[in-house]
Amino acid sequence: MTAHWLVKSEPNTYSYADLERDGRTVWDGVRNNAAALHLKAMAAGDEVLFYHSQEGLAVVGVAKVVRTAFPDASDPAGRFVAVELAPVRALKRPVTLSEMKAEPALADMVMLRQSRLSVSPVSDDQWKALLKMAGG
DNA sequence: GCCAACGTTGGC
DNA sequence: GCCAACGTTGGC
Repeated sequence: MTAHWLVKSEPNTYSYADLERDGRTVWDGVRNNAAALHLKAMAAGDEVLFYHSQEGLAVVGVAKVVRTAFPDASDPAGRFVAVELAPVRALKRPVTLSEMKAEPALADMVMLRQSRLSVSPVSDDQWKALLKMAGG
């Protein structure tokens, strides 16, 4: 059983379309211990919801972990880690933050509870509910 | 642009 | 080791 996650990205900086264009990308720059713990817990093949923050405010696609945690070369102190992600598919229909907030099945989602956390776990039930909202 | 949440830093 | 000040994220 693979685990599921959610990552945030500002589409102005790096959008899901950018990930599709690149084929895969190094997910670095995370500078938060809780988020780093989640990165370290990711296994190859784990699927990841790709959320657009600031602009869009919606989950727009699914990505997968293609390389597990390794030292983040962009962190001079060497404390933080990065992973590599590849695109799986864009959602048929983006699921907006307001829809997520209104969905009881997602009430306990970590990303809703801790809005600043850039990498967070998603339970199996939450994963299924969200994909259903996205049109299957 | 504002502000709430929250992590980090630094003085004591 | 406490806690006030400060910085950053991200929704509104």
